[in-house]
Amino acid sequence: MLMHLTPTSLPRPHSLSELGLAADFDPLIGLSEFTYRRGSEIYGEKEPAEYIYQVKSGTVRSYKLLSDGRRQINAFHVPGDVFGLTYGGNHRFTAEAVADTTLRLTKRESLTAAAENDGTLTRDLLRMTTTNLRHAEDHMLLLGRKTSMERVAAFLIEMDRRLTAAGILALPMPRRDIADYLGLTIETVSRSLSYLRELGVIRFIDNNQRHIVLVDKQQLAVFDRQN
Amino acid sequence: MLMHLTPTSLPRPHSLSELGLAADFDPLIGLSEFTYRRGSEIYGEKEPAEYIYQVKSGTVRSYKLLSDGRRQINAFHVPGDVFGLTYGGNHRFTAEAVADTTLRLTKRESLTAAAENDGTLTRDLLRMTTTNLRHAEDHMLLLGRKTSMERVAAFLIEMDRRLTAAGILALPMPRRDIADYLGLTIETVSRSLSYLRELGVIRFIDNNQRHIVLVDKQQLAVFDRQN
DNA sequence: CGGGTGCTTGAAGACTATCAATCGTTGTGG
DNA sequence: CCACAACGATTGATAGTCTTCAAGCACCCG
Repeated sequence: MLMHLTPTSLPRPHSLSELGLAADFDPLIGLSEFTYRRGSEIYGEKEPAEYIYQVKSGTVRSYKLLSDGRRQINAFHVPGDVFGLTYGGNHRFTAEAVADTTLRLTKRESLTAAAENDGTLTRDLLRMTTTNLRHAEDHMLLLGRKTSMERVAAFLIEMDRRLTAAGILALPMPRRDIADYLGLTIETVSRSLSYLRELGVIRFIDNNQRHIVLVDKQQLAVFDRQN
Repeated sequence: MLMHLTPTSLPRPHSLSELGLAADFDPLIGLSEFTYRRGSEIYGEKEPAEYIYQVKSGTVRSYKLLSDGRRQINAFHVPGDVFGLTYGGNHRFTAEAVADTTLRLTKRESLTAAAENDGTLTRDLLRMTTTNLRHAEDHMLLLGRKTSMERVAAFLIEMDRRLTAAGILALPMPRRDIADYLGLTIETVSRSLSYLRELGVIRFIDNNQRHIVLVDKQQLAVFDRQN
């Protein structure tokens, strides 16, 4: 069986062709790179979608805002991930660079136009959209029914799966982003992490406790026995 | 611009062809109807996906369970809606009839096989998947960041949009389903509805207060000013 | 070296959940 | 036909989880 290469769970970095976009299609796409500073906006919600993106390095957050500032981050995009796909013409989220980030850009129009005549490409889009849908479905369960401990454990497991090297997990995003991804506050996230540390399930490696975490996956999974 | 016909927001009933499945494709599909009793299972999570479905009459709930019984309903399917699509081979949810429900079934295999040679069909699948994704994205914001009042108001607005006739909203699902859709308990749902009634925003029409609600959309929207 | 930023920790509060009782409707059986 | 059990919804009282408010700490950078 073919391995599923997906926008949200790739070892990285990958080329577009490895993502399922036909290699011989590359020439049709105007590929260019662009670097975004930490905190800068890549696109805004409701803006016309001009490009689709692949993360070359760095991390991106994608979110929706309520009028009073409440924020829900629906996804983090790490190297290898493709994001910015929308079937309609407008973006449904705001995307920002969590850290300094380099992206590969592709004109959306050239892609959708090409998809008109290329069933394989359309199927690739379908597969990537399906992958996003799966992630959203799992995240609904987390947001609707899991406790704060389960959410944080699930987050660590997800991030470990997606961006760990050698058992060491370097979280690129601040607590606020984690909180807004999990539907919690930064204090609750912090307390959950502290508790996991007290239990010896995780460890902070560096003096600056912010970014580096060591995980004991076995025990961690106990806190979020996946359904 | 073409109106978007979507699995989750159709006036009903619709034929498959009206849903974007090419009319001339119908002959390829083994169309058959089946009726499910209230409460019976249509398919289970992780089961191989053999069919896709369109609701002819009735209502379907689609959900995930945690091992201890916590449930997250991700969607209700009402007449006209297509559901059961999965890009992979297995279902990712359990689907049950909320009320007595009649469905049109289509062999999934005949559909995906046909999609191999039919770009239009693949694009239709892409569009339907995208519609599901949009709904999931909006629901993540609701589950992650909205208050109980906002959730209930949003639910009433959604249901009003999708299945109201003449300003009267006949909710086909019990409180427990509403609660599990909104990430709340039945008591909180009930209290929120009572509060909206005290405020004169909604009304219960029949003596049996369970199913019929009258909505003042204007005021209701105030309780869930969409972002 | 001092201010800024992000994280942690503590205390108090609020919103929602839990536990429990009651009500109204439905359906069944004597 | 009526009584009563069963079920879903509502309402009340209490509890608990997570949030809010606040203070303190560590690191970074100018």
